[in-house]
Amino acid sequence: MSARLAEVAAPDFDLALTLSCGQLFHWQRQGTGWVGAIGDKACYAEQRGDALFVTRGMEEIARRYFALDHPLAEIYATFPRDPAMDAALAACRGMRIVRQPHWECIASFITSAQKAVPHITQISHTLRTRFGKRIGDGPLFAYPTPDALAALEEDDLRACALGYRAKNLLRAARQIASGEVSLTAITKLDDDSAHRELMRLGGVGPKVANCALLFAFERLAAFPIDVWIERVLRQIYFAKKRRVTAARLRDYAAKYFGAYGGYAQQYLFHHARTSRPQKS
DNA sequence: ACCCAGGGGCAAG
DNA sequence: CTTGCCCATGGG
Repeated sequence: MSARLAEVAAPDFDLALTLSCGQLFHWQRQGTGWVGAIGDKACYAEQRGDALFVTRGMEEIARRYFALDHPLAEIYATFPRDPAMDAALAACRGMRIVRQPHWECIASFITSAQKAVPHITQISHTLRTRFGKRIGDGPLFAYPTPDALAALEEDDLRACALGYRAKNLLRAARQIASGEVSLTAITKLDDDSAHRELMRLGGVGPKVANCALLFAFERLAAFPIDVWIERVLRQIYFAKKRRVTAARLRDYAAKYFGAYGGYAQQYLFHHARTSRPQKS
């Protein structure tokens, strides 16, 4: 096995945490490591201390995908110092915001609406195996392209347990396949314009647009607010206020967490979900 | 601005 | 086994 692996320096990195914190839905444990598709390439990855061992030939691709160039120490230094943030950092040190392929990320989060991680994982797997391109002769499939999905009918997607999300995913795929929305153009827009443009896609509202900005478009200030992070914000930062509007939460988060707000959000999010028994 | 439908997995009964 | 719960988006 080792002969087929190459070493990549990976200080300040926690592979398992990065793969399991709710930003990716298709990596699977295999032996002492993980297997998954990075775009249309298969990758095995295994962490041993400060080193990451990946499928030979995938070193550069993995380094970029796992964002091993993000300056974690510098990012942590921008985090606000308060008990909630300190606890989240202590629990999630080494978690990185990865660089996902644009469409794969957008589509995954369209299908994630009102869903728990296991089901999102199931949907991703079904869509890949039915409509994605098989990678080599192995068990992995790339995420289906906008063109592949655009050619389907809504019932084909409903058959993958998407429910009402089928219509949204189909619409988004067709908007991109037709050129009505250009993901390449979005990469060149400022954060607010990119957010607005993403929201033109079916099934993409403020939260999903922010997930895409953060996990795929390298906008590390993007701060997705879902019910979990909203609970954290309300309970910890707005404990005394009874009624707080969504706009107020959003503006507060943008100011309070700053340029790397997306990192802060993901740490608070994962910590909230894993440290409490359930709910709150 | 508020209200609620909606699909399927899963926890609770 | 059956019922109730979960929740982002979009349309009323």
